[in-house]
Amino acid sequence: MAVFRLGSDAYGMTVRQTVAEASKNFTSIGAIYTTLERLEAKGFISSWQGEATAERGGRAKRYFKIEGSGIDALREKEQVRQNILGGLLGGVA
Amino acid sequence: MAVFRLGSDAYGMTVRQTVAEASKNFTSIGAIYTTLERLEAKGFISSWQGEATAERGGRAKRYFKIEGSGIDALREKEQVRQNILGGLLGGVA
DNA sequence: CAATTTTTTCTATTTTGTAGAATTAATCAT
DNA sequence: ATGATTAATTCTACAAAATAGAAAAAATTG
Repeated sequence: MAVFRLGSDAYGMTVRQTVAEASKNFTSIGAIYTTLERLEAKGFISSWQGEATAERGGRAKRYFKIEGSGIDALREKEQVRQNILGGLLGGVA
Repeated sequence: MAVFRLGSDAYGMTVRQTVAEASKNFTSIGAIYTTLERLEAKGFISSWQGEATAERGGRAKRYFKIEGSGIDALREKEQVRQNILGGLLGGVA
């Protein structure tokens, strides 16, 4: 979800930040990367090396982007939720 | 989700059916029960033995019901999704 | 080139997911 | 009342995913 949301600025650290902000739940950096790797292995996302020109030093970024099948998977997941819960949980808050 | 949705008719077999219909995904009966047991161990759901009076023979049912913390967990999960995706996926289909 | 910084990799463990055979407990028919 | 049938749950074992945190890598800066 975070890779999708982040668009062209998705890489390990921003994904971690997005997840942390959205979930109030500490997530280790290792957890983020292994998940990204598994999603890539399944073809849901893809990655490539960013250029080395960073502003302040530090290793080059590895960018991620969601693939069509990844979007399909998100849609399907949402569909299942909708099928079971519908509006039962209360669409408000 | 299925236990919540099924209300007073939630037990192993109906949960399985609900999941199967909602997800077009085969799920073994063993998978259903171990999941129910783990959710109960966490206090998200609770269970009790149904009366023995079935209509057609067969073992008595073990009913499940969602607890407050289970509903909270569902809400929180939905909140995370909303925080990250919002309407990005397209609320239509 | 050493210090610093940003980011990714690696390794190991716990938790979840999954399947399917076996078992249990009930009713029905003879 | 007992064997057949039925509906449901338990049990056992393995595969996959989640998680953490230390280590390593690769870049810039003084």
